[in-house]
Amino acid sequence: MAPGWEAIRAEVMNRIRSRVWPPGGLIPSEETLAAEFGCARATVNRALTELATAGLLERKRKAGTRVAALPVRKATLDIPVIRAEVTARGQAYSFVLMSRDLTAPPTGVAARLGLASGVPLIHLQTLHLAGGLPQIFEDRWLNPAILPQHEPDFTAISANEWLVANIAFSTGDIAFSAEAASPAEAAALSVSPGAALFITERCTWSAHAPITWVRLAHAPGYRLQTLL
Amino acid sequence: MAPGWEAIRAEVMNRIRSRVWPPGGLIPSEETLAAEFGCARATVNRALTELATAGLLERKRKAGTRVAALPVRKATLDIPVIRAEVTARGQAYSFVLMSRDLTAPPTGVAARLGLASGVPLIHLQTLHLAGGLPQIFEDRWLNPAILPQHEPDFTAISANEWLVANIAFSTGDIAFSAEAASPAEAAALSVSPGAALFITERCTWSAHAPITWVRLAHAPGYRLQTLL
DNA sequence: ATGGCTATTATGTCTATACATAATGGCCGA
DNA sequence: TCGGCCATTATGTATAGACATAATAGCCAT
Repeated sequence: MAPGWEAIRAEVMNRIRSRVWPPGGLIPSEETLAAEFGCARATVNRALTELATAGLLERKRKAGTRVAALPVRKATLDIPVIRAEVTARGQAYSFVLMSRDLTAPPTGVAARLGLASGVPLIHLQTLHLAGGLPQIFEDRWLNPAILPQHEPDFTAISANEWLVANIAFSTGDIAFSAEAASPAEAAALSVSPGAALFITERCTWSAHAPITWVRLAHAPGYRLQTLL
Repeated sequence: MAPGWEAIRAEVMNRIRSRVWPPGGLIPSEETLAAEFGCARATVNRALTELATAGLLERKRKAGTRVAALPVRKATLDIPVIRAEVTARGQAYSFVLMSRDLTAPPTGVAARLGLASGVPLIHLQTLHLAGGLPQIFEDRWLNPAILPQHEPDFTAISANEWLVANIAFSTGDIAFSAEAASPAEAAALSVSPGAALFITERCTWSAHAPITWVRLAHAPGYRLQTLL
């Protein structure tokens, strides 16, 4: 007679799906539901809060809780470290640092990082391989101000892994798109120029300084997948 | 003296970022932290539970809570209804149903929906336009068993919108990839064949029956974007 | 009418306590 | 030494009660 919060979440989801509580409709108050289910209000709250963060319910103080009219589905993606992604598939991971220099980035990159254009950044181009085959071409701009005195040896540890292990991260954004392979990318990934590549573009900041901008061009066949 | 759970979450994040608690390291128990912060254990629990679902912490009974060694970042994407996405950009939305028939789907589609190949499904091809320009080419297979007696008029309401408004949904998955435009897609979106297109592929089931498989080919320039 | 104040109400959060559950580590016996 | 049982321990969940906060709805005075 005292269902757990997961049971309540399931029951509420049923009532939403079966339209006992129609989209946009107001559902009973936490107290009412607690009485109905025979549990404490906190338990109902736990369940409803979860469903609200999942986008199925909209809650407002005093106004009550209503079923979301347009259920904007939220999918959560895992953004793994490349090495982990490759080894999880049972393939051998390796990478090659193809170039490293210190120059001013394109204005687009500087702008997205919030830096004045003209400020020199470390530019790294890395090819990531899975089982010896090219998998991802990485184009990275890195703020030298966040590095220690002795710059890490990025031929030994990939910039990605060094950063996740050593740099405090606070915010960032990520974007996915499809683009035709540039000649450089085509050569690195051994595909024909113009091939459709899946692109991941990421930008990260620590509390005060920009850290890095990175663009990953995935070899054809790459799929980013998740459950709804 | 009694910080809220959000304050505690922030403080814990600080200690993780500043490496007071290093990656892979064990952090103090809930009780210890509650004593330190001067609040109840439930409050600490609320904060740590959140950080665990966000992927920053790993918690195991008895073993305690440790900072995630490989912080698999989780990005949450909003999957909006196409109309909402377009009108949110201030553009006029419209769509054209280009074809509708009832045939057996390709084996790949049948397999992903968990149907025997040979079962006929409704096949809809729709072009979505934003401000009169082609935006998304939709290729959808729909299980007729889940439709009411009178099939909705999919020239008047898009299948997508009819489904979110009328069909109970339980599980599904979604995948993103990049593919070269097929001749049909190229013609519909008025791009050259072979152009790099961003592809969204979605599969949904209700409690017992498969609902639909849909593939969206986005016009060049499309970006799927989110905060980390 | 209309503007602003106030009482009401549902959610948001916190506390203290209790018991459940999972996993570890050590004890004990074969 | 090895295996299995059990106590310990940290998290997971539930409880009743309390106060905070936001937003509505109605009232009142202009």
